[in-house]
Amino acid sequence: MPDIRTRFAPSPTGYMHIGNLHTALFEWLFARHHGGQFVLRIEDTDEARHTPEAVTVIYEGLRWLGLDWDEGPDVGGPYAPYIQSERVDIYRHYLARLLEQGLAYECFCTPEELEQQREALRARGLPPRYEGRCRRLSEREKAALRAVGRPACIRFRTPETGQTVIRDLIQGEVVYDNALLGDPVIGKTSGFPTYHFAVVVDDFEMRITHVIRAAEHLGNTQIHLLLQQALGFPSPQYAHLPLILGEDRSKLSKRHGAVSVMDYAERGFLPEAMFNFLALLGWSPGGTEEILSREEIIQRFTLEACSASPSVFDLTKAEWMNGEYMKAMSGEEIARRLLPYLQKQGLFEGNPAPERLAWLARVADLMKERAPLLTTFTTWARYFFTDDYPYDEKARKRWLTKPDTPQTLRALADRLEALGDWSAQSIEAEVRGLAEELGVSAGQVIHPCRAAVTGTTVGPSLFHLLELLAQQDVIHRLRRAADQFAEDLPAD
RNA sequence: GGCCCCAUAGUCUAGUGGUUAGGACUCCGCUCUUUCAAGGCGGCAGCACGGGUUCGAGUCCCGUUGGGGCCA
Repeated sequence: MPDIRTRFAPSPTGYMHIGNLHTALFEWLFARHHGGQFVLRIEDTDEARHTPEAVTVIYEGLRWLGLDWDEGPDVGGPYAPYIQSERVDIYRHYLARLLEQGLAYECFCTPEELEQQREALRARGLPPRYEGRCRRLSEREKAALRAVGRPACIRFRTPETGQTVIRDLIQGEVVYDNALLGDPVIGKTSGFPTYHFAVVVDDFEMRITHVIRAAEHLGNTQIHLLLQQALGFPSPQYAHLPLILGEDRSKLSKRHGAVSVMDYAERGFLPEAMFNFLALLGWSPGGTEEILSREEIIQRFTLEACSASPSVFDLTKAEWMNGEYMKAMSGEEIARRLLPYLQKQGLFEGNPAPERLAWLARVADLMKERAPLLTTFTTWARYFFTDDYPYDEKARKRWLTKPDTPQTLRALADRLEALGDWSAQSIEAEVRGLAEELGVSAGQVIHPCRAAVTGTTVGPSLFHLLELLAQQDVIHRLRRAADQFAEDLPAD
């Protein structure tokens, strides 16, 4: 296929939905697989609410996932401008042409009249579509309406008979009856085009070869195909992607909670994991491997392997996959990604020295096996960065409130204080030495120690964990816990 | 309400007329270890239903049901 061109055409609503990003990913993958171009176009004809910030949010989401565009508002391109509100003259030109040819007409019906018409249809049990009252107004009637200052919108004169066949690359052949279609508005009274018109004109003007979009637009394609015929445009190929659903199986939307792309970034997802996860939603590489690199995905991606059925966004599995990427990543790399999260929580200084970064990489290496998200480091592994961490329920119950725990912790603090070589090996020797001295199993020292120093009963190897903490901090934590829980014990 | 789409375990999926229906997440069990929220091993669980077509149907056709989307 020569010169494949796809586009991502979001509305600047001020936030970017994970479902939109999924669509963008597939459009991008198809273009990259074929060595074609991926175009970014901002569709802001609906409202006058296009703000620079809203467009920035879109850039941010695409960049986070690593989807680069070849043409767009910021980078320009041969078919600029790429913001619809700046293309109004182009739409007016085509609108005038349809009007001239009688393929579109002015409609003077007021919103109230339209509502009445719809009501009347509904009352008769018919679908509420525009009946075509203004279809055949004479020049005199039109002049009279204009004279009284009635604003007119422009409607597309759709065929009253026949069928429109969509040959969709994913959904197959879908047939719509033209008789069931009302005449859609294509030009608003404000002079702006509607979504349907702008899309058709832009996809033609920008030489889009493959319109890949979410399945919610499948029904709209009938209008688009008909408009292309009326305008004499060739039709692009269509591929309607299955929708992404929430846990309740309805279209993923704001009310499902965190759905904006940056919410996931904030939650500590790695973009490469999200890329992989999203790619596997509605597309399958065929084999049984699921962890695939970006290059492999690009190379193996085809529309034929896309499913037609919608899929539920499973956050649990996304977290698992993210964990897999964490495990495979170097401590240095994780440390680099981690920094902003830690700094935001006030757990790490700005502009850290190289040795601090190296220390963070060691922490990352120790923790990454059991960290599904980057934010795991600011929650579960908080104790690496501050003395201010909570003792969880299990830690209190199983170890800290045991009668002999304060003594054990103090004894351990004393031994560790005297330790000259602060290494995992020496620490282990001291811990085991104390257990022997007390005549208990090593676990009887290890567990209370972990509970006191980390506040939890779980985590990485205790000795390696302690090694990464400062000697005086560990001693302080041991004594602090000993004091606190000695007081809590009933005196006898 | 009308039109359209979809249907393999709770979830993501493989499967293109003949398979003990495969993999992954989740969950459960066992195991290793100083702990598990980590590792290893194992397990539960699925072709929505009813008719056809066919020697044979998860796979093709029709209907039903269920879910979803669009239209206003």
